[in-house]
Amino acid sequence: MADVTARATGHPLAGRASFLLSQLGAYSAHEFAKRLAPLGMRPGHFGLLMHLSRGEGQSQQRLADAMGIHRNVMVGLVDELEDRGLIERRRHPADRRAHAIHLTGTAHDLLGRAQRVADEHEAELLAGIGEDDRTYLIALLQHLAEHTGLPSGVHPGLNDNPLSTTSRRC
Amino acid sequence: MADVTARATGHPLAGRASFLLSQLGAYSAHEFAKRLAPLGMRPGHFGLLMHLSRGEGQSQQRLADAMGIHRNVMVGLVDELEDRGLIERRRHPADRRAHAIHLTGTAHDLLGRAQRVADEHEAELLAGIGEDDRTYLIALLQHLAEHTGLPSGVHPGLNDNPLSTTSRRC
DNA sequence: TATTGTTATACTCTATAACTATA
DNA sequence: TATAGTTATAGAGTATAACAATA
Repeated sequence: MADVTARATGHPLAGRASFLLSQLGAYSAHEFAKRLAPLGMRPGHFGLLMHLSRGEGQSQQRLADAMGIHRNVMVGLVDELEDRGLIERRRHPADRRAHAIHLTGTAHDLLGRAQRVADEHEAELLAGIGEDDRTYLIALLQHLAEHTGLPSGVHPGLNDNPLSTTSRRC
Repeated sequence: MADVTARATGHPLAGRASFLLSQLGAYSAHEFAKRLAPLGMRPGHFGLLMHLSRGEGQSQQRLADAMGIHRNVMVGLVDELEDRGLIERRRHPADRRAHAIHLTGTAHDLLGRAQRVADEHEAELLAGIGEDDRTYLIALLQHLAEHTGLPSGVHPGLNDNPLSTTSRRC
């Protein structure tokens, strides 16, 4: 990566950072969902397990806030992970309305595998540029995210469900 | 933007390019859709008008291929823009099955306004970093997009419809 | 009165199939 | 036989409202 001179690519859209970010972001999300699918997980599951690994015993409402989703959606996420025996709903010690969500041993194993998948995805996405450029790119993106006011670790929308029965035509 | 040293931000996800791209990409797409809404347009409309401005008279199938969407979806897009008097379906000179899509005068005006909206969006998104970093970021993103095999100017998914009746709660 | 978890409902978007008229 | 445009249908995702239990 040294050619920073403005090249006249065909499409006018392809020269805008806003479009490129949106395009690459959609690709990244979709690709990650595909890689996660063999583990029986969707990005939301991964996000929830990651959040839990940084602090178990949180209420569903707190987790929903941390992930930027509605508590109604969190119910489904927790249901699915609980059905698979990856998390447990326990009594909240301080609030009898709330549940305290905890990880099981199985979840720690699966999270490890999922993180390796995420590492592979990251590596494949950045395969085209060198080490220095990767570091600089990440710094730039972090800077943009902070300046735009995007909460750290919160991902809007984009489920891109590759697990469903019908949309398995990719 | 000079601090490229790895900083230990709170979230482990926030240090991955794949996550940051996806997060910023979703934000960019959503924000652009919001800015386009007052003009009565969705990103798909803008994309179609942009493609047409680079070559009128194309068939719907060709336009669909160029935009990376299915021809069934293109029908709806063309319907909506035709109802608003922005494009016309004419007889295709070479193929009586196909339509030749043309822009109207009104479309040129509106496209100008939409492009100004896109410029504002681009500027706001990049407001946090300097001129040199912007150029370098765009070059990096273009390089990633090319290396990943993403077709230039094609945007998957992400409609994020802010025009619909119900989802006007943002 | 406000909040947590839950369920139900409606709506949007997308994918697929099928049909017609042409090629 | 294959393709362009069209229409209809089914599925997934999401937003909203409403409810019971508890704060």
